[in-house]
Amino acid sequence: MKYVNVVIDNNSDHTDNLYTYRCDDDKVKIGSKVSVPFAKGNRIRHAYVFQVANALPEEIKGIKTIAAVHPDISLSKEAVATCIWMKRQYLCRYIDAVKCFTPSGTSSKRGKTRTPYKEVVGEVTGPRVLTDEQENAVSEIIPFIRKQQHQVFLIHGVTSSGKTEVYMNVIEACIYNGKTAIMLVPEISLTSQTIYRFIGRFGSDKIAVLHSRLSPGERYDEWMRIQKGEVNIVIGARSAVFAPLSDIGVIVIDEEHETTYKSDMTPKYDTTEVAIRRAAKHNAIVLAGSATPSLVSMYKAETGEINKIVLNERYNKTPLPSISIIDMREELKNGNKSIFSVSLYREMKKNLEEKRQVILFLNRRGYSTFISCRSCGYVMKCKECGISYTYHKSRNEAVCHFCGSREQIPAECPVCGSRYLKHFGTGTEKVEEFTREIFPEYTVDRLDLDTAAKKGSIDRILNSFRKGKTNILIGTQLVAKGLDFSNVGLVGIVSADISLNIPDFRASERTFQLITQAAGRAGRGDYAGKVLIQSYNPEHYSITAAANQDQETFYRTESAFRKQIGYPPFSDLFQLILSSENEQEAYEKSKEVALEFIQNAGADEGKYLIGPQAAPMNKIKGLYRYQMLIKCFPGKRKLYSRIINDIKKKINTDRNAKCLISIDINPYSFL
DNA sequence: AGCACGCCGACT
DNA sequence: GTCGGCGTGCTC
Repeated sequence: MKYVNVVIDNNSDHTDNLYTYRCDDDKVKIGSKVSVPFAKGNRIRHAYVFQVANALPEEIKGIKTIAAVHPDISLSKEAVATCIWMKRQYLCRYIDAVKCFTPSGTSSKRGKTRTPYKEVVGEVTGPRVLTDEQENAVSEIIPFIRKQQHQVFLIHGVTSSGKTEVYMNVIEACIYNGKTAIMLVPEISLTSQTIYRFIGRFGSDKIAVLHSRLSPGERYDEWMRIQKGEVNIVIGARSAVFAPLSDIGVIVIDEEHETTYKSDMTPKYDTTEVAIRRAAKHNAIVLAGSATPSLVSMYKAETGEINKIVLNERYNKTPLPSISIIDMREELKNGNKSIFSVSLYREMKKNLEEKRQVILFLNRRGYSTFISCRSCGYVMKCKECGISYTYHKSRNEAVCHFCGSREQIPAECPVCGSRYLKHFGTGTEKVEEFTREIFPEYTVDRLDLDTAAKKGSIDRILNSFRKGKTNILIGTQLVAKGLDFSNVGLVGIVSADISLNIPDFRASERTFQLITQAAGRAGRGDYAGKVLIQSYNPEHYSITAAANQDQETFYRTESAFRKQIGYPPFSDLFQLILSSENEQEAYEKSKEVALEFIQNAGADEGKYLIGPQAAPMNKIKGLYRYQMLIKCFPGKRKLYSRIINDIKKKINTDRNAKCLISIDINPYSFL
């Protein structure tokens, strides 16, 4: 007779405990999926075994027996250990972590395997000859694979330095040594390009794909292929870090700095942290690559916690583009109120005439950023979220970029009745319209979330640009993401200020990264290319450092700033959001939480608590939100986690309060 | 969460 | 009398 502790698949904080059952099935082991009778009605529920014992330390009254063991799905011992770690690390429930490791779909009734990419034929290139730099990088990493010694490497390589080639060589070495690999990309839209290259190199039968946009069926089948050991490479977006591979040799995180690696849904995990945790358990390597690494990774490399490898040469020795900043305040003074500065217009004209392509980058979709009454100052806002609507001209609607709700635009101001309801500010749609007006003889295309919504349209837009059919491509950060174009003479950053003005301590970091990445699209053939940055804050260090291509100065300045205010990487930031239909309740409850934290952590810790205050996005889907931030300095994590977890459990299991608390540790968005 | 138990109001 | 309202307690 055995006894097992299980996690019940029940979506509640009340039942987020281990429950003990009797079991006489010998097949049961840590990680097994089982069915158990639960609660009063003894309804059968799914559960996952976290512990197995031959005897009980003390008697438990009313102990029940496991109803069934499911042999097809089980977690590895390492997965179970990682779930326990995730609960501690992200203050989620056990079951939230378990769900990351298990497929939601079921096996196909018709018995045929659903593959999401069967029609993909790989680009057959074979191994390229490595540059000396790439060769050195690979040979620095491979000994640790042979020794099976866990190490983390940050590959800091300029755009177009051939990081992917390094990844592929390391992965090849892993497979040669009988190990497996996970290749993570920041965005689902980029998986197809990676799959294409990897299938060409490694063949399709040993590769699986995992990301959240697969159908549950596809996901299930891919998951099964991986668990059965039929594949040795898994490619995917952040959720692929949970791939049920055994014998992991390397986990690659491409474009490591991308914010998509932080989950914004429960559990709010950080992909790089999970990757390092899993890799350590597998004695595996982590490769985190970027042209603009996150400050967190740069700091870890500096303190020696992780290794850093630098790639300075661009493949084919393409010269870096020349970058200049345009002070838009001067343009305004000189009477130019248009979107384009005089120099941007001139450069566009020159490049187009010389048959080179132009990319215009603006990190904001839609036509206008807000709709306002010129007579009384009324601004149209989303009724659910309270943020101003963006005007979308193509559908003549006001769209909320947070919750997606839409509204017709009234002919008259709902407050004062005047007919002067106008829209202001600039989005990609307006840039597109204006560009078509002043360059009617050239083809213009736009790539943003709106034009990319239809399946396959990203590939269509990018292909037509790559083939040279499009002369000018306007886009949001979608165009700045690691795409290779060879004939781009000019990259215009229409407004560098947008990312700078968001309420986030990472605003400078993101601005620097966006400009550097966008600039990296220019000059990829033999032509150096030019980058023009338009800004109303031309002296800001994130903009000047990006323009001077001076990463060193940027990281030093930003690091000093973060240290001074005690933000990551010098602390962990706990974000607590209390939401309720009743604004008063959300506010009072958050005051209570603040008080309770200080009571438990010690009065001295009060200075590390900011708020509570109305959250920047103070109303979402009808819920009022109050937030507080707690800076957690080294050595305090355990204490803070325990206190905040207790608070969370108390609030979220209180039926009388219609108030919920959500916790995000080191959040990537403060909206 | 989800379900049973339990104690008060208005119904054939 | 009893059907059903939802407050309360508990889940190995």
